[in-house]
Amino acid sequence: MASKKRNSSVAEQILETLEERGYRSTLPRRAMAAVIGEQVRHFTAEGLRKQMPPQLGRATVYRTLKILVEAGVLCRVLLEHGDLHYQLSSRGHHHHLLCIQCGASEDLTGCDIKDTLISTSVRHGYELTGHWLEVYGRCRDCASKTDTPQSSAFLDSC
Amino acid sequence: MASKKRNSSVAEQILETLEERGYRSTLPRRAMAAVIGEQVRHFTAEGLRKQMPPQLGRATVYRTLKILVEAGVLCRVLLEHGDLHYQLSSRGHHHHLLCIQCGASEDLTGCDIKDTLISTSVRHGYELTGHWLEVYGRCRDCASKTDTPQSSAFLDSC
DNA sequence: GCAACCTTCGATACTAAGTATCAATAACGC
DNA sequence: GCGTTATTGATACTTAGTATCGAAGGTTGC
Repeated sequence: MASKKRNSSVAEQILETLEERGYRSTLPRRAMAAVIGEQVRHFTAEGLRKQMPPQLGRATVYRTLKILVEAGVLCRVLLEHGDLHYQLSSRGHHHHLLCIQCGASEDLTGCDIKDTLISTSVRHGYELTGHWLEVYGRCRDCASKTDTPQSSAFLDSC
Repeated sequence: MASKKRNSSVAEQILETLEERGYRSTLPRRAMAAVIGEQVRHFTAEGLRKQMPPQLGRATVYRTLKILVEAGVLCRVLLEHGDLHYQLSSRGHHHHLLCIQCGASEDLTGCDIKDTLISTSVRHGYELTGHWLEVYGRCRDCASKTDTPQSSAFLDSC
């Protein structure tokens, strides 16, 4: 989450961000902020809805998620097989390092591949405007729990 | 597409690949191979279906697309705002350079970011297993057609 | 060339993600 | 506390994709 707003919970930070942007603090939004604040992994829209009071409408969940993505509170992460999930976001441009086993994720806030991408684009005659990068792996915990795979396995991914 | 099979159309190459994998050559598959061979841009499942004879069932379109992705004939590309499309694929690991204006795309078959990703993963205690990268920009044609944007605009994306 | 087998098809129904519409309601600003 | 306006929840619709299942069609063996 943000760098300021140190002394408040994630839920409070979400609501503050919405208010800063001129959105009203409503009961459904407070409920969603609370539930989103509790998420430890990336989640889907439907998964979130199942954790919400049943009278909270489906449209409200999707609407609020959309607002939160636009506000930079949430971002969408692409899982290996093409599913898009949501998760709390580092603001600004960043990438994700996702554990394919437990679903843990870490934000990669430094973008090391910029120079490579610029030169690649130029080589193809393109003017670079953006990119999307997701990195998959096994986190330390998961890697140590399973039999060590052949150490060169990751080379296949390139 | 593949490196061999030089003297045949894309549609024929698709059917050959399916046969190599033990899939039968049926009328619906031949129809789909023909239409896919004509695509010049990435496409959606529904977009493809609208180009097929109406009696061809929806399930058949999705089933066949799935088979073709698994066979490496097609790959899925992630557009900037999270839509997943299909397109004819370079076999093996590759990335895409997509024009956000006209939808043109080029395959990036050399993966220049491997070393960077390995060291990033190691730094986070992860064992790298894969990654997904899409690069967006404006192709030469589109860039020359529109007013030249401030030359440093692309820097914002990193 | 035909029968039998097994794959594939098309219809249907269902889940999930997401958008659009609209009348009812609840925030907020004064 | 009241009016304005944003927001809600219901509903319906679109797109994407999977599951099921009886019917149809391709392939193989004789």
